[in-house]
Amino acid sequence: MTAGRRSYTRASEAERREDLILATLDCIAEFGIQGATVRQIATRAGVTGGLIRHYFAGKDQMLQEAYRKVMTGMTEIAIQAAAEGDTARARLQRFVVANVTPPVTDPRTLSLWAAFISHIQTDPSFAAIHRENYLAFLAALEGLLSDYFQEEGRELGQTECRGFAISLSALVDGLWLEGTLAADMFSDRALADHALSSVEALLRLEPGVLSSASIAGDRP
Amino acid sequence: MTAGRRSYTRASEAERREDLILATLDCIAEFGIQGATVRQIATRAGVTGGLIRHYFAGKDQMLQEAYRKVMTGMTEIAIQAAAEGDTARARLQRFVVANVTPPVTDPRTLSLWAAFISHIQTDPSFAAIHRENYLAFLAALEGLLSDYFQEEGRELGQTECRGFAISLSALVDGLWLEGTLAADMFSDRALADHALSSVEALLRLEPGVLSSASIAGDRP
DNA sequence: GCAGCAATTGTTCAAGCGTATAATAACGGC
DNA sequence: GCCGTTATTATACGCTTGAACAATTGCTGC
Repeated sequence: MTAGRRSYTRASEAERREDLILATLDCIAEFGIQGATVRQIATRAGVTGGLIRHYFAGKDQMLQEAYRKVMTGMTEIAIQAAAEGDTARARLQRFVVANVTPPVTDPRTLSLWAAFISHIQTDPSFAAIHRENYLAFLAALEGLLSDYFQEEGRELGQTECRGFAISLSALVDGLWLEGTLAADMFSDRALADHALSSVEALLRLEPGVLSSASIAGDRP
Repeated sequence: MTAGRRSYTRASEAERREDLILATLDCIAEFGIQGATVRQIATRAGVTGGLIRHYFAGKDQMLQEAYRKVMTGMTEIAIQAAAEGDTARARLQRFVVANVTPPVTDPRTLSLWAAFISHIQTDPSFAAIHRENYLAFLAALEGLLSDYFQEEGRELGQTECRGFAISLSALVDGLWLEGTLAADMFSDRALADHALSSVEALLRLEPGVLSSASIAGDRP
């Protein structure tokens, strides 16, 4: 006797792909990339394994799209946070803080990031996605820096600006990484303050220019 | 007919464990952590798969020991480079440079590092190894900083010293990461110079104190 | 030189992997 | 309200995995 085939509802292509990618990220975050198997992902998404091959060329392609989603997600949160600032100084400050504050500093996000990083050296597709995102991050930072220095009346060369962006990017990445890995060692606030005063130093600004609570409406 | 059993030589326990760990690292670096299977590792080490279970409780324990080896290796290279400096300033400078220069900035090392990082959130044993190493790195940096500031006649509080160590660690980690991932974007020399001038800024030193070629015998 | 022990091998096993394919349920057009 | 299309399920296949275990080899002490 056959148990019969279970009923299902059709979803739009966009929804289904989104669901599958989200399920992929859930599995990676929970079990590591080893545990992100076609069957686990399908179960999490509430479908059967075969469906994945209907929407993606294979498991690898799905992983790549998942990676892209994680990275653009992080960058966009910071860019959006920056956009809410009124002055160039506030925008730069908010950008830095957003990068070392939840929801960017999130163990789950870190798990996902790390899992994908380990593929970059092996798989050129992942390398391309990384590069793409790193350059976008640098470009965003360069824009913010350029605006800020202009606001302050200092004109900065493009080379100088990029140099600062690289340094700031490295610092922020490092603080994000260790701050998230060792969340018990740093409070959110302490990490943000630390980031801001370090950025001040890197840019050779006077202490307190970014880190004091002087930016209206920014710190409760 | 049976082909017979291949001949072998017995190795000391230390040698065999070392060989197996090195083979593990080879496999991870080459094929990613997915490719580091018991069989691959055994083949690489020139033994058969079953032997692994004779020296390690299982594959996971072997991976943990491999992780420990990679991390202590990196830290020790930097500490050793620092020790060769004559003054506290030279030691600090050498430490920073060593962390963003081969053999520390090595795609293979990065692969290994990333592969293990992605296990930290999943497996507490890996988290412990990470913590252990991060604290050791911070301690080394604090010692160098403390000595340097004393040499300069500036006395620094322990809190301040740790704060600087955290910032420098983040910066160096970030530069190491992106500099290795995007090796085509930065020359070794440019990365080291960038690191040094960033460290000067972070410590609010005068430009050139660390980065100029003034430290005898240090730069060819 | 041989006895005993430990290291190493070869083989097997169940589980789980990604992929392929045929059957079927759901939906849109008419 | 039926019909063609196709999204989805179910099942199967071929392979690889980590682990287990008995058989056998090499070494060491005597």
